[in-house]
Amino acid sequence: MALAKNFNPQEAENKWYNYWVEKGYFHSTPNEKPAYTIVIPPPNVTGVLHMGHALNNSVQDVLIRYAKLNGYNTCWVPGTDHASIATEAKVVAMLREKGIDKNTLSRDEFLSYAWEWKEKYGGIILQQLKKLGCALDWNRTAFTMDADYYRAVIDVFIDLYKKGHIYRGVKMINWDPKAKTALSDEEVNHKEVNSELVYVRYFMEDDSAESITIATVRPETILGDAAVCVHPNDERYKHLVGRYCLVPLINRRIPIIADEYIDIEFGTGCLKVTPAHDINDYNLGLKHSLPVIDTLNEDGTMSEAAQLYVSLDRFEVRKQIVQDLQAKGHIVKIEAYTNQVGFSERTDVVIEPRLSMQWWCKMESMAKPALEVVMKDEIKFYPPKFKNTYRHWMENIKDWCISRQLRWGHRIPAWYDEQGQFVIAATEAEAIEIYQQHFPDKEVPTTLRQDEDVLDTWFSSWLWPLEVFGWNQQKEKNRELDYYYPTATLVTAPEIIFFWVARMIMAGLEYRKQIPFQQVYFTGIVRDKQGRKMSKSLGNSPDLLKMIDDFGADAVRFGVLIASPAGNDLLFDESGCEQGKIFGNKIWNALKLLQILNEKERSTEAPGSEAFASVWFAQRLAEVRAEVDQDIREFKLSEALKKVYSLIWDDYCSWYLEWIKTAQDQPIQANQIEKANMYFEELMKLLHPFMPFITEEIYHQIRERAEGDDLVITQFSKATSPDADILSQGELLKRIITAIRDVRVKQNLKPKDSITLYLPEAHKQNLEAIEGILQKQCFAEAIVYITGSVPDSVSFVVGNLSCYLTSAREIDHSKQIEELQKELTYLQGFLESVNKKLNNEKFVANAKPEVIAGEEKKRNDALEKIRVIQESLTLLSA
RNA sequence: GGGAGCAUAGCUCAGCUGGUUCAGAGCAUCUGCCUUACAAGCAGAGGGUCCGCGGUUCGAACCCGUGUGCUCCCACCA
Repeated sequence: MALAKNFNPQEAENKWYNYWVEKGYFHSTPNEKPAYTIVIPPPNVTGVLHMGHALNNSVQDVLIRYAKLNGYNTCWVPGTDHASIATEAKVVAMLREKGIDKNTLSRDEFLSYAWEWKEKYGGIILQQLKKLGCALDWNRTAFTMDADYYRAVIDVFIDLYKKGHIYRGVKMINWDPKAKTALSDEEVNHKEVNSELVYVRYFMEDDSAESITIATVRPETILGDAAVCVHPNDERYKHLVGRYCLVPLINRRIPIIADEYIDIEFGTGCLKVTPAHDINDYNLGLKHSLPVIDTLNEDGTMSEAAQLYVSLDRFEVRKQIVQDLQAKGHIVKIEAYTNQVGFSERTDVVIEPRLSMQWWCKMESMAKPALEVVMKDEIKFYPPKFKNTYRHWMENIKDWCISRQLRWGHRIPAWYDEQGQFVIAATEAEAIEIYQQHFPDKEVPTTLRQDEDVLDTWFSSWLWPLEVFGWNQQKEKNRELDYYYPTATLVTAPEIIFFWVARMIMAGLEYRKQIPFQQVYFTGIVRDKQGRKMSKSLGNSPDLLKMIDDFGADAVRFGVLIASPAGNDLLFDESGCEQGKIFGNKIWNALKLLQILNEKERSTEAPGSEAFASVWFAQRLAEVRAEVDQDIREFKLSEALKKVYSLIWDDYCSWYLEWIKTAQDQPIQANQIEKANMYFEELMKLLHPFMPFITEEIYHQIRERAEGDDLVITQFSKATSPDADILSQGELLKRIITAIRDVRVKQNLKPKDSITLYLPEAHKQNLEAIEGILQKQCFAEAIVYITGSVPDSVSFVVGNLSCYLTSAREIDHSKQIEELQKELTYLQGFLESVNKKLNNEKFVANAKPEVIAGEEKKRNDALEKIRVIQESLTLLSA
């Protein structure tokens, strides 16, 4: 059957993926083999495949498939994260389009819309991962709000509450006025913004001729001021401390206090203190017992407490209050100023520090052991530099704000009575029971009101490696957990080291007394050609599905992986995919050639000296396999891929196949062609983790396969260690061929102009093995071993071999002389430097013996080469 | 403000415990080839004060110091 001119990725990819799944090749159950487990970092259920996913999941797929080739029982668990804020935002937007206001819906109504939405659109990303070829065990697909998972989260909350880790408290939190929810510190991004620093004069209460001037970038918060603060040592203001001034526009009376927190140098050295809207001010307020005047509503508009501008948006007020202050003569000056402002990671609106009652989780006691396992390398971080980052965070860890004012998520299992007394329980019935025990004097309520808030998404994700194996349902003798946990490798982005990685470690140690994974590989950040981070907001993230359509999934994987050095950022460029596609085509063409060779008549005669090709290639294969193994262990996937690429393109196609190829009408030696097939098969195994589809296709094209003989589940043949002598003979062969081709180009000899090749007699033993191939590849009429030099020839040096060739065509002596002269100059310089070293007493005294021996060998080789070149030059100029 | 990292060919990067057969690879460039697997190819070639400066050493791309430029993380200075 004639093969198609080119490989058709689309067709093959769909075919093979469905086939693999049908055969259940990705499904794992515990058995006697060692396990190699990865749990996917669950993408948001609302997510769409982007470059970050492509990188992250390609890497995981390589690891999984490679482990499978090495005989592991591999298990890669897929799933999605309910992503409360992101998903809720999408559902709210969807409702708005339908003309429905979230606030008019009951909780249950809203949730039913959300679930409906999730069922319809959620998990698109999982389908996209199939396109990419990911060998995920779909039978295990998990979701962080599955019933069992939900229960696990609630149980953990209850457990931590009982242990005293969880408490309720009023604190300054990051408030997202758009999502109307609290955010943890990690969900706030600080950006530099151009603002105005407004200098505002506050008049003294007792003497309107006196005033004090403060500087602020948030003039709208003036209405919530509780004090003005100066440094106790600031001579300028000493006389004002203890007196009162008036808040502009509303003339509320506030004290002037002193505190060492103040930076005398900054602004005017006076700080307006607004405890409700700034964390530092809040702390100052606590210290000085100042009232908290909350002038903001939860949507970012001004509250009644502000007295003015009520229900106007904060930014609108900022503009307007400056005008009003100006009109009343309160503005001293306005300066341009750049400062850091917090933005919501999810909604990208400016965060307001806001005081509110939230649920908190104490971190310190859990952080300690979690820090230790990383510092002791029980969990290994790649690259290790992230250990530092991790340590810094863990040593300065703060309590975790775990409540969110959302509906989509795990509802906090706190139950309140009319007076706001609460108990913690999974269900209302249990809550009532506990309530009775806690408050024996109180009347038994018939109903309790459950907390309206849900838990931070990460409060569920941190259980991921445990709960995907049914931890909460069966804590003891859980066969799955015992077998798959701890997982082997976590592949994730460095930006969620605190959100997720650290917390999974804590949860694993807290609930299983075991680390959740043995190693963590942090991939780089994907950037575009200009080095900008790929992001939705910049719109510089390419459309992956379109790329898969254009290039094929194998090519996209190639493009992503070839550009991802271990631990560095990845500068993504479509040209990598182009290269991958071309590579696929190259492999396809190699297959076509193999097919032609396979259809040839087979000779059973003993192979000639071209048999060296097979012997040599076996060594190269062994060599590269070892290197690739090492690279993959160290997550140097781009290096590994480059090596396989070169092994296939250069060693197999450009050298090996050319060496074993016979002329069109000539038969091929039976063993040789069988070996060529076998090597190709081995190459497909080696490449399979990177490019699974084309390799499977080729595997089946090489020969008819029995049922179930598929590349995806095959294993590597036994590794052998390469023979260094044969490898160096192969190198020599390549170098001589290249040198002769070079001579041909420089001497204007056509590739097929016949030549006679002269090689040094002294190396005959070494050269004889490669002589047959050499002759064929160089179109040499004859190979002659000589001891001296050859008149009227072109000489060239390969390593320490002096070679000559003659041709019926005329040799351009001037060019040859020029070449030799250049070589000679270099060698003389080289020799000089070697001699300098060897004549240096200190070098001889200090250097290792093998280094000295090496230098001596260099000297002798150089001397020999110089002798040969000079001899040739004499001959030529004669 | 604190911490981490990077700087090697036009571009993206390798260069392990310091030793000129280590200054490398892939793209890109140039030259010659429609050689019957592949022009998405084949063959060959050119290209680098290894960021500047100083030091350690017999010897530095590699170690130390310093300067410059870039990146990332953390951090509440109005």
